[in-house]
Amino acid sequence: MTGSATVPRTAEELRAAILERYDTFSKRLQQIARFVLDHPDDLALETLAVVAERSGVQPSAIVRFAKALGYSGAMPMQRLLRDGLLANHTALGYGERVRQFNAALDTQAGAGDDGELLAEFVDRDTLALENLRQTMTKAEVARAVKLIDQAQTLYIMGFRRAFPVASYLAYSFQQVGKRTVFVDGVGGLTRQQIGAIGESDLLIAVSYHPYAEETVHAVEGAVSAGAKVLTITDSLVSPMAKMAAQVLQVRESEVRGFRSLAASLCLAQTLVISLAFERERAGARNASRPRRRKA
Amino acid sequence: MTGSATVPRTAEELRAAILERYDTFSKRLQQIARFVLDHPDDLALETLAVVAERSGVQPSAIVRFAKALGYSGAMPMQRLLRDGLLANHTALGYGERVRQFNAALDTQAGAGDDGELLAEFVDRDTLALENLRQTMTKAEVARAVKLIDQAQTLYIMGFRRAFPVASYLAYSFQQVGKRTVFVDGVGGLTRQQIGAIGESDLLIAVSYHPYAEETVHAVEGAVSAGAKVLTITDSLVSPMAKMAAQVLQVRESEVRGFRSLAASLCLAQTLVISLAFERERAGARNASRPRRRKA
DNA sequence: GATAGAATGGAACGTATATTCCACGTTCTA
DNA sequence: TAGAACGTGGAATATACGTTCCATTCTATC
Repeated sequence: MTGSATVPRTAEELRAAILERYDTFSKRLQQIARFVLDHPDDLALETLAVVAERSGVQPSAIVRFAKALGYSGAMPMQRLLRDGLLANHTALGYGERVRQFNAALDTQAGAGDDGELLAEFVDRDTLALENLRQTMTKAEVARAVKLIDQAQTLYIMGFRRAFPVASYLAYSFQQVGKRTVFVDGVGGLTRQQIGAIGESDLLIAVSYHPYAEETVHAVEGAVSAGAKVLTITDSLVSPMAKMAAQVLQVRESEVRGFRSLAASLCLAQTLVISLAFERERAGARNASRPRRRKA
Repeated sequence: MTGSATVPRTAEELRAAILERYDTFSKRLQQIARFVLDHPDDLALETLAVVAERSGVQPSAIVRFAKALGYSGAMPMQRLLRDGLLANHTALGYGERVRQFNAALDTQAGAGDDGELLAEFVDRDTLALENLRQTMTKAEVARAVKLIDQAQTLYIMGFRRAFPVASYLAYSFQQVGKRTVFVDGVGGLTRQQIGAIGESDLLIAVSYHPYAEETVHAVEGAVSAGAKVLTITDSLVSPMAKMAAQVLQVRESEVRGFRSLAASLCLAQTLVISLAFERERAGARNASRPRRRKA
């Protein structure tokens, strides 16, 4: 059953072999191949049953996968990955000292070197996320979710820097079955897109300083049409804040003039999934279809 | 059974507990204690039988040792060390901590998710960011920035879930003065938007599983037109990976089918600002206007 | 030096795990 | 469209593992 003359003997060889033979695999085998490439640690450390459940396949399929690569079973492949893991770990330092090494690494971030730029952004975004956790209360999130849930139709808008957040919200809310209109302003049709908003609808407006004119006007229009407004913004005194039924304030990290969106997207994700849970809990209607875990 | 009131809950606590109680142990137990302190990785990764053989004791003695420390058996202690091992090697700890997170989420699924959801997403995204720092090398970023810098015109595309990332990239690159075309697919004009791509141009394609057809086709078209392709994706075997001049792999956190974008956006931000620095360093031309460094 | 108590080694046990096997479903081919 | 080859899911099986138990050995105390 060995499909190849040579069996991979190191973690790197295994990786290369999978990439090389990926196209010849069946659909399910490709699924496993992706999981192995993307989460090698899981396969190395967890039991087959856990790996199977996590990757959404049967344990037997994993054994088949290993055999397709020339091993006698799944276990030799696991051992390979495990050994590689240990080798990497010990290469970094001796057991206990690795922790100190990491601690030292954490403290030195912040210097202006170009090579460490990624590390710096990671730190900043991490801080922004931590700040979000501390400042955003459960009550605020719960209230926002309630507003969203009660809305007949959801209108979402956000331009310029806020556009990625708005598009993420629009896409995700549609995914969970919420009736959503994405006001993207294509063709200068912003007014028309939002024109039909009514009393039972909700506008989610995402906007950061300097606040886009179109968004401010749209909020005004929505309020005068009797609709409620939920604002995700960076300041409680932003032009939208006074008109909004609720303001979710997000403080993003800023590095040399460029602001991140990590905290905003984390909040957006929370809103979407909280809504999905809320609906699920409310008693699974036919209309709503929150994602279920695979059986 | 439990020799002490408190049972060590982390690798560090375990280490401290062993040191503290070392003198009270019997000869054989001291032998095991030394082995655990000197070779924690072995105990974490190997089976009990292997550890026993390697340390020159009986498996039952190791179980006794664990019980002397207050555990119900050797396995809980092993898990502790394994978790600690992974925590040091954060790129690996990602998988394990996600597992714990999933376990916690499963136990309270349906009812207990009152409002801690935000905190959990913060954790998730923080982990994803940390993982990004560990796995993405400077060389990879530098090479990507070089590709971007050398491109005459930048084409950026990404649909569905990747759309927020693509729109962020497009917006930001335009902000730093890079000639950029955002292939947004409005009006079904994807082909036309990307039709003019040439040999000296670069296409940045953002795509996650399941990969949007339009993006795959666009990458094919770009390659056959002689353009280079930079892919930001979640798997090295994604349809675009083979055709791309470079692949930047990003592992995002995932909850019940909903993936975050925190890591992707952090990477995107890094690329943009790295480009700005690169240009600034190259000798501030008139055309380019990168943001100034902080005062 | 004798005896009580603890500690130890190794076999026996139950459990959890990887693997195998087969009926069923799916996808090409004639 | 019918048939065959292949792929797949899940139960059945064999194996390996952690744990327990008890006879024996060691150690401390009188």
